[in-house]
Amino acid sequence: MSQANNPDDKRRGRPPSSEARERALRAAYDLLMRDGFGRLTIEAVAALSGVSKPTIYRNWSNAQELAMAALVASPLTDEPNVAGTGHQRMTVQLRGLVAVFATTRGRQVALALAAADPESEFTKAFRNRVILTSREAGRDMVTEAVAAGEIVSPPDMEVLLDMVYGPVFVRLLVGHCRLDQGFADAVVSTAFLALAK
Amino acid sequence: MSQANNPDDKRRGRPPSSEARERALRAAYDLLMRDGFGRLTIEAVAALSGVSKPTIYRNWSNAQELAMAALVASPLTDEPNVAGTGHQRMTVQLRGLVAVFATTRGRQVALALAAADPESEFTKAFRNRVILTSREAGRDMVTEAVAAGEIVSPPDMEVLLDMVYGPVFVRLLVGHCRLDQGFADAVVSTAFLALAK
DNA sequence: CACAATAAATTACGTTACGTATCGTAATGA
DNA sequence: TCATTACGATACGTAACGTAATTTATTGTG
Repeated sequence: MSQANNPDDKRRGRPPSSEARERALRAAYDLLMRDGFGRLTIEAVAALSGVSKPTIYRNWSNAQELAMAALVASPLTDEPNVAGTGHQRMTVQLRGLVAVFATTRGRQVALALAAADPESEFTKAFRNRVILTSREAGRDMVTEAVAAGEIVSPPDMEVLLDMVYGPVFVRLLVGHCRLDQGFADAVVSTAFLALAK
Repeated sequence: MSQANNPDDKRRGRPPSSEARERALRAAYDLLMRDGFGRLTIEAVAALSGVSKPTIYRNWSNAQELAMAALVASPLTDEPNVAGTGHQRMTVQLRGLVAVFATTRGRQVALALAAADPESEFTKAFRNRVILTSREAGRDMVTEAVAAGEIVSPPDMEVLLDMVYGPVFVRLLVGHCRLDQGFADAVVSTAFLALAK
């Protein structure tokens, strides 16, 4: 185990092994996909990755943080910037979001987000990365659609965004209704109904 | 420890003690309010209530079930049936819901719902009791408002309901924005905008 | 009034995972 | 070479899990 990590790091001793971190993240990710968020343990990650427990604890303070780190290691969505009206573009986006959250990974992301301490710095970073990315893209779409004269400005932008993205999260966690493409279409249609001129 | 439980129960031996159940539920509830859902342990409930672990396990198969049982022991909301337009009535309802979820208990309910296995029978019962009560009331309000000619019929009722009640849940869990009365007003206003004639 | 049946309390047990401490080894800069 | 830092291995004490064994309490039945 070795490797240069950050070449322009002038500190004294043995540098932290980025390889150890990556192996732990990979093992955590695999275990998350296999057993789910609730059963992810540091010991299992250590056993599977070959990274020692103390090293894992040096990098993440608990299993939740490790899980979140593993889940954001690769971007969750692509946020394709297609052309079209605001309505069309947001439909494409929400369909993509629904597709992602229909996967095992999406489900684990939602669970991690729901279970984590909302005040923790790690959770905030995770939230920004996972949720607010789509949310900000959605905000831009609405703003542009308003500028293009397609719709009127929403009475409360934050609330509107919650009304669009919140239901995805809720259906996933609560599981009372199906989460499919038709759902995505209906959400966006209803939202744009509210903003019709 | 004793008491008649179900007087018309003709089984042979010593009857299950409803008092033991109630003491356990009470202790679980108190611990939930004090320490939160994530830290509720069977051992702590046993210690606090004086009910033995085996007895607790006879009544609930794990801490999550016990937590859910403790949280639904008393009704979460009152669902006041006030007069007024659909818009007004739904605003009152959602304000009430926001107020409830702003309490410690409401927060723990949301956490329990998010963390529980969505397929478990216990979770389904909990969900029906907690979420679907408000949801059904909301459905009735919309239906009545349509009948009264206040609004048009929503393109997808289930989606509309998720767009109204989902954001409450999400703001509570994700914590990215405030959850207050103005929020409730804005959600209902936006929803009714979508249904304006 | 025994007696069978059921449930509760008590106690103990084996297991898992936690998070940390210690120690020897490996890798880097001074 | 030496100080420094991170790593792996190991071990530890703690917490909580869920279950089993035993005794005691409370009921209906013969």
